[in-house]
Parts: sequence; structure tokens; C-alpha cells
Amino acid sequence: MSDLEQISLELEARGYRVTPSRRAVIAAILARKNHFAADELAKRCRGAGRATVFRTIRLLNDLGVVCRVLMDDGSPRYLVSRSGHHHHLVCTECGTVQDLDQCAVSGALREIADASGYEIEGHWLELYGRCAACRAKAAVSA
Amino acid sequence: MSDLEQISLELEARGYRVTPSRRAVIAAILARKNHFAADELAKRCRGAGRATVFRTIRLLNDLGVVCRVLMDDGSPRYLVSRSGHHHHLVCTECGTVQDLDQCAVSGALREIADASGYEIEGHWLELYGRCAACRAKAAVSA
DNA sequence: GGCCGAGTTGATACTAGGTCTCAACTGAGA
DNA sequence: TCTCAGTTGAGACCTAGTATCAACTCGGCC
Repeated sequence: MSDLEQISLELEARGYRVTPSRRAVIAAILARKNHFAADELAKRCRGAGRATVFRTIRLLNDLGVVCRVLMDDGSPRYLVSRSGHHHHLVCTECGTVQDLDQCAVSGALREIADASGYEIEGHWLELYGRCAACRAKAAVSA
Repeated sequence: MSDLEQISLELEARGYRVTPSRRAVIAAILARKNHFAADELAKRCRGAGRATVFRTIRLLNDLGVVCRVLMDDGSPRYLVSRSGHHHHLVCTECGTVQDLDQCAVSGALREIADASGYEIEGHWLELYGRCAACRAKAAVSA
């Protein structure tokens, strides 16, 4: 079963209609190799209007099909990603984004909660750096 | 020495002029008890235009006088805060923001760097939860 | 004092990244 | 077939800024 079909089934299972516009947006998203800006997708995606593209991205975000990444310049991007709680490693050179399996702060949260009196409900973490490939490239050219 | 004077001196030391507009923006910022939106400040601050308010906030951000906090709904706010690397604990109920002394991820970063091959250069972390006061209030009213 | 030039200002236009509105369309079920 | 909720796209609008540019300010120099 293709990813498109899988996502369509997921949408139907949640009571959403799988319309041509939504299929177009999903196909456009799946065609992207790495992250994308919502507006850029709206421009490329001839099969759906801007509002529909934004709505569909939000829908897929709720479904856990895509997730939002904040780049180091603060601009938001979207990424086809696994669902559930995870974080991202963003390469500041080539822009690739890598999922992080473990949650780097889960251990520290309890400590912080104890110290501050807060009941911590959520957190937002992005890591920025240079990926192995870019480092290797830099080492060769240096 | 008042905070306003201290910041003015800091600006002068860096070669910036301390103009009436800047003093008005700084005074308006210092008058805020908690975080504020840049646009909201621009509306309240009669002594300076919108562009100047945004420029001054950026300047103070560079100086480390204020810092940017991302609320849990994604909207940016500014906060008079200590300079240097630190994170924030945002109360999702009353909106107060508390500085976090320790960096919760510094320990985990090396591990992640080793596992991923990334050279980690920076990170962005915000924590969201309910502060002690809001929890106490909820416990009483329950 | 007058001049110069860099720094600063505010109005305004513009941009990115979205959300809201609303009339029109669609499609599943009665 | 009718109905009605879900969906759509155009376009207006919003927030959070940045860019532009002519005008202003101020310190230093003659």
C-alpha cells in the first residue's frame, strides 16, 4: 500500500473526506524529499488553493503525518515524519532534518519540575548543527 | 542606578545613541511585569513609531537585555531577562515565564552528537506547564 | 556658529506565514 | 431527490516583522 493510500485510509478512519484537493496536497508533500514551507507547497500545488493547502497541512499535522520544524532562522518548515513525541536535528549547512529517537530532556524534566514547582506538560526542542556529511565535505575542502 | 540608566549606559558603551525614542521604548519594556508582544508594545508606546519599537527590541535582544520566548501557541513574546544561554518555563495558565538556571539538555547533547555524527552548534528549548501558584489555585477550587 | 556625515527616526510599503469568511460545490445517507 | 454537513477556493485580513527613504539629530571639526 502506498503512503498516499495509507494516509487516505487514516483520514477516512477519522471521518475526514479524501477529496481530490487533499490527495493533491498529500501527493505534493510526499514528493518532497526534505522539509518544505507551507507557502511554497501552496504555490507548487496546482490542485488546491492556498487555504486548502494550509488546512490540509494542519490536518496532517494533527494526524501526525507531518510535523513542524523551526529552522535556526526562526522560519517554520514542515516535514513528513513519524508521529509521536520526538525532536529534530537540523543541519544549518545543508538544511536536512533528522529525527531524534530519544527525547533529550525527558530525564531533566523531573528535576526541573521538582526545583521549580511547575507541573511540566510539554516542551519544544530543536537542535542545530552540522551533519556528518557537511562536516566531511568541509574537512575535504579545507 | 535605575535599570533605565544602566541600559542607557550599556547602549552608549556600544556606540549607540540614547535617543528619546529609545528611552521611551526601554521605559515601556521595563514597566511590563511579564512578557509582552512587540506589536502590543508599539501600540502602547506613544513615544516611538512601530519600526523604532521593533528596532529597539532587536537591539536590546542583541544586548541581552530582553529575550524572545515562544509561547505554547507559537506566538513570540519578549521578556526582560538575564543575558547568556538559558531557557524558559512558561505557565500555560497564567502566562508567567520563569528563567531556568540550568540548561536541561547540555548533558544530553554530547550523547546525541556522538550518536548522530552531528556537530551540535545550538539548540532551542522551551518548557510549558502549570506554575506552582496556578496548581495551588486549581487544588483549592477543586 | 556653521557644516558635515553618521546615526536615527517614523511613515509607509512590503513580506511571510497563516487564519477567517463566505458563497459555492460535493457527496453520503434518508 | 432532498438535505445537510463537510469541503473548497478566492480573497480579505491578521500578526510579526523587515526594507525603504526622506527627514531629522547630534557630535565633531573648522
